[in-house]
Amino acid sequence: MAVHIMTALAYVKEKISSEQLANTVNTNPVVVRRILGALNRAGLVCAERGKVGGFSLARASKDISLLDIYRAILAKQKLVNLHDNPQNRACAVSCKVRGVLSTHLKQAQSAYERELKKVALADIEKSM
Amino acid sequence: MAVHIMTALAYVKEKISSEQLANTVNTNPVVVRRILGALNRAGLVCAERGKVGGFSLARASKDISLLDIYRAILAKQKLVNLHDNPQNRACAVSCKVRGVLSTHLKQAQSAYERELKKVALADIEKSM
DNA sequence: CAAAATAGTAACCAATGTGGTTACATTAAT
DNA sequence: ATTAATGTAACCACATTGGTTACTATTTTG
Repeated sequence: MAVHIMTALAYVKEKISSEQLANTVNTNPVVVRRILGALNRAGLVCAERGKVGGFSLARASKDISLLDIYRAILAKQKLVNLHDNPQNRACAVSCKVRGVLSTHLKQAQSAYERELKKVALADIEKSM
Repeated sequence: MAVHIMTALAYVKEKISSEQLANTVNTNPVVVRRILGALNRAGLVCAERGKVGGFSLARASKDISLLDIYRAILAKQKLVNLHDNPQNRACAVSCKVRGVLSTHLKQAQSAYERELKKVALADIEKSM
């Protein structure tokens, strides 16, 4: 939904309300504003309050990547997580698996993020 | 948890019960058996019933990758999903974003899976 | 053949996360 | 002062997940 919203902002190049954005996503304005809140905190959009308020991109769509949007929304979530059951101190596997697996998952996560970084919002906008 | 279990199976090279596996993961045997069920259906482990039953790897740990385990457990889930709200036919963005974004997400997903494929269970086992 | 120990699975619960909704406070233009 | 917008809290419905209990099916062993 965040990418959908950002694409809409890039596509219509003017200020637009959460009401109108909700219309393209087919959901509730509050849901849209929640997402826009995260995008705003990440510095990707500008929000203006009051009558004739609305949202717009904070910078050119060629300078915004899918990774920027991904991070704004899923800031501290990982794609795949380790289980968090307590260790069994008597078991070498139990004590060490998490650490080892963690490094491999980070590798994969980085590869995923590198791909997202390659795609600019402008690329998506062009396909509309 | 699945990787933890598979590592344990690789580490002790003999048949082992869900009770013992639950002990290293620090959870319930039923939870372990649920995961082992998926791993079994994916052909990664062998299960034996009855007294002296238990589980063992179906093939050498060097021939099992993290991707195999990932697919066994998260078979049809994607790392990141498209929203599934209905389209707004009157809006070009609403109609086209999903398709465009989908191809980029598949690229990233593939990159993630390529990294998982590089890691063999044997690599993890060696670090124990 | 009976007992014991194991896998397989259904059913339920608690906790969590997500999206939708209502309601209201805050802000700014008119 | 009115109007129209953002910002957010509160609540609900729903799905997912891991844990738990309880049971059946299977296999070995005394």
